[in-house]
Amino acid sequence: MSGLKLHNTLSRTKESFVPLVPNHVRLYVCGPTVYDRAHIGNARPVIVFDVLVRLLRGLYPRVTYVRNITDVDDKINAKAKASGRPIGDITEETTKLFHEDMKALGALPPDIEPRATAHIPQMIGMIESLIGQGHAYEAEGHVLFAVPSMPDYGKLSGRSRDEMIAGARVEVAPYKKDPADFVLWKPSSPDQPGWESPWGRGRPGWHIECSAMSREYLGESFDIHGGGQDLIFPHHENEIAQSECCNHAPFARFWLHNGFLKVEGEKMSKSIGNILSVHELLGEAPGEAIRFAVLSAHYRQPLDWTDEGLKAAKVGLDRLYRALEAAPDARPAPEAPLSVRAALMDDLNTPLAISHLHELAGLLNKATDTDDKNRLAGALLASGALMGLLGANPLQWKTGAGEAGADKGDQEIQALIQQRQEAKKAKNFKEADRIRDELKAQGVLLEDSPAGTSWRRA
RNA sequence: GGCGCGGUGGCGGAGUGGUUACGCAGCGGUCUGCAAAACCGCGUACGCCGGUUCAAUUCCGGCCCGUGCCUCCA
Repeated sequence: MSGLKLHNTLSRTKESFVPLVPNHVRLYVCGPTVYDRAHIGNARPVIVFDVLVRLLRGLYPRVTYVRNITDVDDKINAKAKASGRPIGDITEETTKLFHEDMKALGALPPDIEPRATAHIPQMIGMIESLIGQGHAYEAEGHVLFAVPSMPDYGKLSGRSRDEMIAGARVEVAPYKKDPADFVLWKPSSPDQPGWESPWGRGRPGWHIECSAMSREYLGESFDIHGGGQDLIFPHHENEIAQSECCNHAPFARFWLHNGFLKVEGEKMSKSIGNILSVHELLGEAPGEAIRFAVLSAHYRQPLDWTDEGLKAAKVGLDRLYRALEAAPDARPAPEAPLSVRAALMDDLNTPLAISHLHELAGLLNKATDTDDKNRLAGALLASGALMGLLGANPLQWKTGAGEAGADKGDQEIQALIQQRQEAKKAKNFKEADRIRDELKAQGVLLEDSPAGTSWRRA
């Protein structure tokens, strides 16, 4: 009993988390479809579940974190057709860029990152089993899951089959026996990627890959399945249907879903043209500030992504790092303070945890004794680490060292600071202030102290 | 039409049946050549209307507004 509580979409309530196998937590998170660079909406689940995994690793001796790569999909096919590039090139490059972007956001890689195209035989095996058990049928080269064959279909999204049919937007393909049936396997034309199967050359439907790969690496029943809120229906609902009908075992026990984000008050969409890529944002702010901004709202709440919010995140981190400057030799404490752990264990309340970070920074700023400073800084560092924050060197943080293009000009800044020191020594304050204003106009802020003058970037 | 989520001080954003969230911004002060940073002080917020209660922002009901999903969008 760890005290961890998580909101389970299945029950729509917060539940105490206990792993199925003591001391081994198994979780699966839906990863990206690799057809385009990750946008900030893709980054939210990666960051949120990264915090969850960090927390779980501190609570349990063993954690297996699986996050898939979807590298067979009609959006990929469309992109290949439009660009004339081979599919393998597109998926490989996009995967590489995804890894780079997520690393820049401080997200640790998952333990296992299976690719859909490497698990086609497992998918075919599951589909055959479903057909054999009367849960699926072949029609015009397609294989469809027979939704009426599963009495409790709809338990995750909370909708009955009738309600779904009542939805006006359902387009019923002629080969479906029931309007709610969904595709497990579909035929490929010669120009589309395809694999030989008992039903001819074709490719998998969207949902079956997660059922097959989670079973491969985590077993029939495991602890946590996560993803964006939009995946609740149909993706996760259909995963449950496939897995439970095939395996006759409960699938994931806890379902976690992060809320959506908007951009400057508007829905992020291609038609509005306001899709913000992580890559683009990394040009405006450090990855850690982007991460901090994401964690500033609770993961289940909607998050309105704004330029102002990103700047505020940077300022918030500035304050925390500045506090750490007072204890340059501090090492992270073995464990984060109870206040921070308790906040995170209460369904990942990162905004509350961040408020405790600020409280620690305030105490650290007030501390005069070196031991107190080291102790508080150690607590702050351990707390930050739990959320993937505050891992940088405080002095490098303030000068923006390591960021693109940030290092050039450092020499000039030092030279101007030296000139100003001389002016100050000569009591020529007018000249000293002029230099300070000149640097300020370049986004360089000076701070005098008994130890000398230091500078930071705004 | 169906299912769901949300409306908190200037802004962001937690939380709670009665006592400070926290951060940013703002105002006053300490410090400083002046600043910056830091520290100290200052804000009587909880969509509307009813109900329950000694007491509701927090529970219940209704309403208004915003918003997400409803077959491949995280």
